Amino acid sequence: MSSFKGSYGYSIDSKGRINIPAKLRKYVSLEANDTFVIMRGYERCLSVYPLDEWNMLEQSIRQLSPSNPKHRFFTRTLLQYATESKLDGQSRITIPKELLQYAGIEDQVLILGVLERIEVWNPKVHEEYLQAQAESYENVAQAVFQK
Amino acid sequence: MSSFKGSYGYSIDSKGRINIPAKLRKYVSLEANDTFVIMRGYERCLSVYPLDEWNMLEQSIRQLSPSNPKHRFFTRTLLQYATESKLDGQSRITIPKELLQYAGIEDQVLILGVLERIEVWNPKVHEEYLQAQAESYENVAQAVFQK
DNA sequence: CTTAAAACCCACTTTTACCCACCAAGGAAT
DNA sequence: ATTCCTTGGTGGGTAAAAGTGGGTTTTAAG
Repeated sequence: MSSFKGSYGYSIDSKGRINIPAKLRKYVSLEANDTFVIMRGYERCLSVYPLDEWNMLEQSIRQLSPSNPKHRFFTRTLLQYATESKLDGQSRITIPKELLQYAGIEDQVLILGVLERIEVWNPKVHEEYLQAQAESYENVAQAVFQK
Repeated sequence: MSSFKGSYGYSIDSKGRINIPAKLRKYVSLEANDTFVIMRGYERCLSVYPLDEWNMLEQSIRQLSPSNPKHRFFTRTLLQYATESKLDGQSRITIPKELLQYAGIEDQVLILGVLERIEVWNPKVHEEYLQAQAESYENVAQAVFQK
């Protein structure tokens, strides 16, 4: 099980390739076979799953009923923008243009480790996201994480 | 087991041939023998199954009771427009005119990978489909995919 | 026998993946 | 502290693969 953490400022080149930070790569299990699945995330970022983590997600999707219109809509929409990408010799993955467009990514990216997935943001979008939060981190923490 | 994903904008030529995207082809098992079964899908698109996946579907259909009128209707209608097609040298399948007409496909297609099947849409019809959804993707996701 | 449609083959263009090379940063040894 | 060496990040060229279009032969149908 992956355990990604940390944030990393990286660049993306003209071919749409981004490096996976070495510190995150360390946590990718061998079963992932250097392969990642990239998809739309919530809030205009991209979610990147190592293949083994993705497979668990896929299992849940397969449970859904094909004859249920809502389930169909969900499945199609989720899968529509999901792409597989394998690390190249330089430990980079290539991200399709549509996904870059969705996340508004141009030449710089912010990479976040979020336990089982990696998120890729346009740094500006991420900052706006933080500022758009009505409640403070401390308040939300109290509500969400009661112990 | 197939695991199709992603969306692809392709063209269809005057002979009714469409290319199967390489990224989807990778997931077609050898047992399928380069053969696909094309049929009417839900919501005015076409469903394309590799032969091995189709066989599993066929098994389920065989379970239905021939003495039940509803089952008969379902089985007949499903099979009526199902066609087999084998890849040509350029990894394309030929789609019968009736099916193209059903899906309203002219010269451009949107190909979706949906795990065990491949869907072929007229891009415009697909867009209308998305816009016709009453609920947003995020809401449906939350409802369907609770964790 | 004629004609149309399907299967097959060939050729061109674009995109992708693979390879190589460079630069910067960090750590180790002198 | 200085130098060397390794690891990590970035950029670009090239060969191979993928996508597209069209012509020709074969088969089947009228």
